Amino acid sequence: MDRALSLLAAFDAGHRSLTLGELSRRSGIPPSSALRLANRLTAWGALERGDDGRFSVGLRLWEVASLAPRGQGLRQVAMPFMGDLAEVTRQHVLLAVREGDEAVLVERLSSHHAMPVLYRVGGRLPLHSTGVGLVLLAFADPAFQDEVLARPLVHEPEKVPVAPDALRRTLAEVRRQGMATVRRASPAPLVTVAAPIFGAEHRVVAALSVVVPRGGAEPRQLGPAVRTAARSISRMLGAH
Amino acid sequence: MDRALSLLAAFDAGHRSLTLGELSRRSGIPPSSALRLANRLTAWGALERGDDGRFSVGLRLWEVASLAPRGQGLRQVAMPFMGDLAEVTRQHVLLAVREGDEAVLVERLSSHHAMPVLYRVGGRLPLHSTGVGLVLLAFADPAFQDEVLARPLVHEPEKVPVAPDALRRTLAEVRRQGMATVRRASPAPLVTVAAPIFGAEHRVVAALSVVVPRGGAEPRQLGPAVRTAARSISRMLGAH
DNA sequence: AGGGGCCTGCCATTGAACGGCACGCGGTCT
DNA sequence: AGACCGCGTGCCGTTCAATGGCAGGCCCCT
Repeated sequence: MDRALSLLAAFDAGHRSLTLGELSRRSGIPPSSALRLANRLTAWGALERGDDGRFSVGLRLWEVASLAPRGQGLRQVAMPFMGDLAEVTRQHVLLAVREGDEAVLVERLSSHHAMPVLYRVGGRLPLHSTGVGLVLLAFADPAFQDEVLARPLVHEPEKVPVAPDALRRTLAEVRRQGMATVRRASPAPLVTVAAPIFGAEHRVVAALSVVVPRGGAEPRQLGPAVRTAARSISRMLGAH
Repeated sequence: MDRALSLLAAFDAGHRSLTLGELSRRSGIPPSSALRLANRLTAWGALERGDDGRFSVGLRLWEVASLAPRGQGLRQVAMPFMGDLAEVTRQHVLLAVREGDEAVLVERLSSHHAMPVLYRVGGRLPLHSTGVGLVLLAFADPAFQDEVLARPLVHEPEKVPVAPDALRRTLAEVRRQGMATVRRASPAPLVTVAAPIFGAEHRVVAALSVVVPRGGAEPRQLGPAVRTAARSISRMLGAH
């Protein structure tokens, strides 16, 4: 059964459809077994098979996955507020949660004429070099923070090493301000403002951010807007 | 392994988190086996377990499901155009695909101050009494249409029987016009305009619609707007 | 105190998953 | 033309991991 899961894990952003052979090789399962498993997954709807014989992830799986509280569930309550932010900023609005030592992008609203796109919905972001990541890290369990800080880290697109002390100060600052502000030059000069979203028991369950081009209109107003939206979402989630 | 899938199938919109006992009963799997399977699914990330011991669908599963071409894949290319429509209409914009004899709602953009909500993203809609459903049915394989028409059908919220002949004429009209217009009084007086989205090989792969309150602003302009957006999306999908 | 769910770990049995193998097919290189 | 390679598929005897009954522990309600 783990083998069935490893078949699913064989798919990634760059490989959304696979032949049986690829499926077999990428999952490390002999072709005959891979076929048997894939057929059963297809019968259930977890996989689909195109006219060309290629396998891809099935809609049925997408349906049950849409019941994930931290995925669609979170998105559902956040969406209207994200929509408001998107309409005002006309750039990118991001919603992410922490999964292990990375952030997973749960939703991204991007205007038609927004900056070049950085991350994909359903994809992962580094915790230490993105706005939402810094927020999630800053408000995470201290033990987990130490664990991350102990690792060698590099800023993501540029591959510049991260100084642990500097990161630690950044995290403290994020906690103090209740938001993170990040300026980068990665694809284009941009500034990100991110704020935490609280669930029950005052735990941070997600992070919300806007990404706008540097030099764009409002530098200072962004903070309050994002924090307000984040608080509204928190309230909907039952934060005390 | 089918048993693992039936565990996943135990979740639905009304049961997004389940105790082990519920999981066991709803899937028909003895508790001890259900626990073992659920634990392995949890280890992989297909399920998550809250502090209260309840199981829910995991983010990891949501991640791989986001690779589904007919789910997130479709949504990804459609989103910007749906956003434009939403900004103009300020009501609901729906994107759905056909799965078996129902439609699955892949995305819904709803303004903050829109009408009461009808369907949930990830949920299912009847083919014969919704705008997107009629479009998907009208452009489906004729054999499949006959099969649906042979069944006893009722309009959905009202439980009024559907006359097969009338439906057949409606479908012909939808094909002729290249769009469906539906007026209903279900939750509130509303009008839906839906148009087909084509993929490669000129096959209809999805349907796009807007739902606005009856008596609202533009009755006639809606058609061209929806059809234009649908064509734009079709082009992005590689429709010849 | 008693009773009933609920969750969990153990363990001997058995039935289903496993993967090597061979076949048929289509495309490419020699 | 021929040979070859990769791919997808079905078969089948072996085996090992999944199975579920059982009992124990916990908590809540009566």
